[in-house]
Amino acid sequence: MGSMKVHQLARGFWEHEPFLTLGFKRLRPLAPKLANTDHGAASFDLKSFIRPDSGPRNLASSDEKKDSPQGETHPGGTRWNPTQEQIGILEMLYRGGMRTPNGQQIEDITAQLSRYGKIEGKNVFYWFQNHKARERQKQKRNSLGLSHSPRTPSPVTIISLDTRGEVEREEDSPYKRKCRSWTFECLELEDSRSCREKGDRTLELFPLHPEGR
Amino acid sequence: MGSMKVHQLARGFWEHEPFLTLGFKRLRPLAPKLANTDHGAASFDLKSFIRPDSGPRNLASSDEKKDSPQGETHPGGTRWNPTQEQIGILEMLYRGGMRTPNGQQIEDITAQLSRYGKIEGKNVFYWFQNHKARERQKQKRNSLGLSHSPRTPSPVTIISLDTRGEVEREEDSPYKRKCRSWTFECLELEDSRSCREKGDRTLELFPLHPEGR
DNA sequence: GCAAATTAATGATTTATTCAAG
DNA sequence: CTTGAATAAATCATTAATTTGC
Repeated sequence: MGSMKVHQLARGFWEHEPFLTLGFKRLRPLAPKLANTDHGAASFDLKSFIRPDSGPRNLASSDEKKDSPQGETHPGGTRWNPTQEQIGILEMLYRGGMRTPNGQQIEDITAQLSRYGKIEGKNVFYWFQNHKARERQKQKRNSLGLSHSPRTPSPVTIISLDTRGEVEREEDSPYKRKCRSWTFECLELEDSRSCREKGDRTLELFPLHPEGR
Repeated sequence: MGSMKVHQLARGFWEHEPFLTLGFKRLRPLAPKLANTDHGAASFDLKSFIRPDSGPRNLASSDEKKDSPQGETHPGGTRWNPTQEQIGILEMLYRGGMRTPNGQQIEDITAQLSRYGKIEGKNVFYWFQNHKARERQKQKRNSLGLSHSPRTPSPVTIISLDTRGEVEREEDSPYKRKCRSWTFECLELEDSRSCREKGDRTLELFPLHPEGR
């Protein structure tokens, strides 16, 4: 095939458009780790991917940040907080054997779960990923110090479902090679989160009323 | 606040709709492993997703699909085959320092690269993932047995770009904890991919060009 | 009894591994 | 073999539980 990685690249690419116009700020002379202040690493000039609206993580002005946060619809800033109904359905599906739903399935599930609260496809995806991983991890942990009658954690007992009392090994066939196909949508981003990692954080003093859901 | 993980779960979930109508074929009375022929494990009604069997490296060119449309624009069955222009741009961005573009960036890049050939957001995403990982891997390999006249992979020398002669450590600050936010779109799915060696395929026949957007 | 401080869970990302197409 | 695609493992980050000090 004469692949030859020549990469001849006619220099005509950039004639088309400004494209992303990186700033090429050049990395600091020598920043081995300096993990802190990492926002410097992203010092591009990528046109306008950062909306003018997304201020530098400190929308202190006119804290219109929604006044009825919890309860129902996490107003676009927080992470998904599943309701019992959602959890219940997801767990049932999991117990039913679903381990890595494909795109269509995620879509359907999301559509249904959205009836009980705000949710996105990625939440469903992540949930299955995490749940599976953690079940496995838990199982492994049990296998190590197993002197413990398999308690059959039985997350919920939603429906009789007749689980036959025997825990269904779940048997996660490793690497099933699915063919999911999804696209990235990239909603908002930047900000709304705060990397509190180092002392850099912006003085976490938000009361955060944990009104029980 | 007596929460206590009760998982009360009102049982009114299913009154709403048929939902996914899982078959709930009920697990076999006792199917501990049966790793093989596991399509029993997935006895859902949810559109079969994958067949058992893991025909290992058989690669016996069984001429898969009749009309191999691998000509140029993978009509929707093959994997992305980047063009030189696309690779060039991506590599430049990479060299520029971009390591994990966020949603918006992926969107922009995809939009631009689509001028040179069919491409989706996930391709861009994967490219960066793979490229980063493999660069790192390559680097590590070199550091270990560096008596192996390095091929100087030097992917390309696209543009002078003035790299200051000094290789920019790349500085892959581990775990940068960005805040990407993307959603799954789940375009087409269900096969349309090869998944060869499977006869059961439901013979989906909706072309459904993914591109869109 | 509350509210801050601490811990436990778990949602969201990134990295490492693996499979498979060309 | 190279590399796109996909999954699993590791880890970060945030929210809910819980504990603790008034």
